Amino acid sequence: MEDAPIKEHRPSWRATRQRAAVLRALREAANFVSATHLHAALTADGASIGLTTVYRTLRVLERTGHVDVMRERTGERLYRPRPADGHRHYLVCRRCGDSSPVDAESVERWVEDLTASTGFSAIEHALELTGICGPCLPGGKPPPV
Amino acid sequence: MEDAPIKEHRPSWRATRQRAAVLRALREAANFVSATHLHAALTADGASIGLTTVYRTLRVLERTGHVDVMRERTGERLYRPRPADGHRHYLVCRRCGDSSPVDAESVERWVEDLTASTGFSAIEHALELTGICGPCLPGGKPPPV
DNA sequence: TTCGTTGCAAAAGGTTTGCATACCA
DNA sequence: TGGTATGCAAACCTTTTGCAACGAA
Repeated sequence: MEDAPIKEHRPSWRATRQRAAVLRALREAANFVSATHLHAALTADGASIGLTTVYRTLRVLERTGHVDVMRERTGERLYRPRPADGHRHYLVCRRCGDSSPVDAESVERWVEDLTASTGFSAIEHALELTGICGPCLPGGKPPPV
Repeated sequence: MEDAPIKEHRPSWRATRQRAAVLRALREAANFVSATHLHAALTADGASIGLTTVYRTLRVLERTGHVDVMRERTGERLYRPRPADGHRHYLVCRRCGDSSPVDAESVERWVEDLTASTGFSAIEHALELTGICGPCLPGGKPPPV
């Protein structure tokens, strides 16, 4: 995120105050956040930006591969800046929302093999993992409050 | 689907004309279908049923594990009767919508191991696979019309 | 008779779009 | 200056809910 200059051909990326703000807020929120959440945070910080612009900016970032997208159970889209080394999967805590990247190398390989074994091509995958993290476990470490 | 009697304790399942119709339509549609689609098919078949009832029935079937749910890119929920042998993952063609179950045993095991290696518990996973199936491939078998 | 179920209309929620205005390059 | 980007309001879509009427057990 912080090192990948955003420059595309299709719709030219024009640097604006609003887009800079979205990028900053996205970077500050380490975890997955919703467009609404992002907009609220920006507004609270005194930034002047429309919700529409947040949505549009996130859509561009999604298309250009600068954010990973995950879906809430409700269908709400959640965004998280993508690490420089590319594609990742995350394990998200259903209690506190914390997310941590997981090493899904074996799954990636398994998906690649699918092309050969199924006759399907251009296979895309979405793997969403949720659980209860250690600190949030009732019997585990100190429970939240 | 055809062999698992639907009987739950929490809200008792009461057999009605509408629910029977949903189950029938769901069985007839081999692939993933949306609630709207299902409702349209039912209405076209002359069945009298409200869209609300379709949604409510599908929700019950989802809770009782009788259908698998997948999300469209748009966020729309798609339902498919679950095979008797339980949990499955599917590879769906982005062109024609056909879906075929895949053997994801290795992924299942990988997910199980996650509990030990991450400290997360009660891990749930959603794996969604899409691609272009053989018959739909431009250069492959006869393209669709 | 009882209580789960239905269906309509309306609400809810998140996301997108129309269009006039503002602004970067 | 020209073409993007912005922002408001309104449109869209899918899904849920309130509530009175219905019907299976």
